[in-house]
Amino acid sequence: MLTIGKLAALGEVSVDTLRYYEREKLIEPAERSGSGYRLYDEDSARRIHFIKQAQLCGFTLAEIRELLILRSGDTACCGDVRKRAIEKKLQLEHKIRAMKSMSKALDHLIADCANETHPVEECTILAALDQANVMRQAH
Amino acid sequence: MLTIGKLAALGEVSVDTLRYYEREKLIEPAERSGSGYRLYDEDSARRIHFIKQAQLCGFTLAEIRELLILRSGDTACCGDVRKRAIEKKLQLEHKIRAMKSMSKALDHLIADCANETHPVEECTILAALDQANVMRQAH
DNA sequence: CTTGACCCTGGAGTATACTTCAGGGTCTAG
DNA sequence: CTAGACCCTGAAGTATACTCCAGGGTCAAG
Repeated sequence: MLTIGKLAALGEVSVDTLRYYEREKLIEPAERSGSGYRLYDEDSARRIHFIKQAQLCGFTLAEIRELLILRSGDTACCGDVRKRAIEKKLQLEHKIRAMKSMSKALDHLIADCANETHPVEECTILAALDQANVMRQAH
Repeated sequence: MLTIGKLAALGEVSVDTLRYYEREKLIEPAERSGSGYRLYDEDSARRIHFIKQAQLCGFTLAEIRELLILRSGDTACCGDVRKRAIEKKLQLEHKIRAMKSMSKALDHLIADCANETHPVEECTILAALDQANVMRQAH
């Protein structure tokens, strides 16, 4: 059995994070010691690893909570998980497209502004933000 | 002179947003009516347009506040603005790379999971999140 | 038996960009 | 002159994922 500090070290998260995850119903200690200390087993360590991996895939904690419920339930099938993964991928791609068009808009602004020593009144970047529709080719 | 409602309609933002921007020192009414109503001129409309364009480029309100100060100050030169634009582009590209690797990680998970009707115990997505390091090829 | 590391709880703070609310004045058309 | 649309302020709520704090108990080493 691991105390919260040991588990935190093992999972490379802070003890505050673990207590936060508990409030958020993502993990739970296997039991409590006589003095009220949280005691975890290795399953908790796996759970934390799972959470971190899912975060790296862009899932929010709320979504991860659902995945964890699916994982421990027996009514769900793999298709449910797959559906969530595909949906998340679509979300990610949407965000990536939006950010790419932001990046492209900045490219144009930066390229148009050749002379760095112009006073701000002549700054083409500011002028463009002022007058134009930066996202003309994006949305 | 425009009341806050007119300006909001013109700028396609809510009146609450305008009052929020005022608290955040992004806009200010040109004057107040006798009864305390905010009264704006067309410069305010241009300012709101500027804010929206900059947001579309990925700038935060705090950064936009700085751009607005640069714009109205006379000590800054175009290079200052350009520097911020380039920095923002780098930030965007960093985020895009991170999200692309998330997306790629999800691709692998989704591809590995062919059979949708497997029970969750056999779900390769969950197994992968559990055991593997999803970002092995990313970071 | 004391000291320092560790644990507990409940609550507040952080950043971002707003939205919503309560309670109350103002303006304009009919 | 009244109804309805509009305006005001200050404060609190929303979502996300934590972090930090105060005040206090527990545990192991020396």
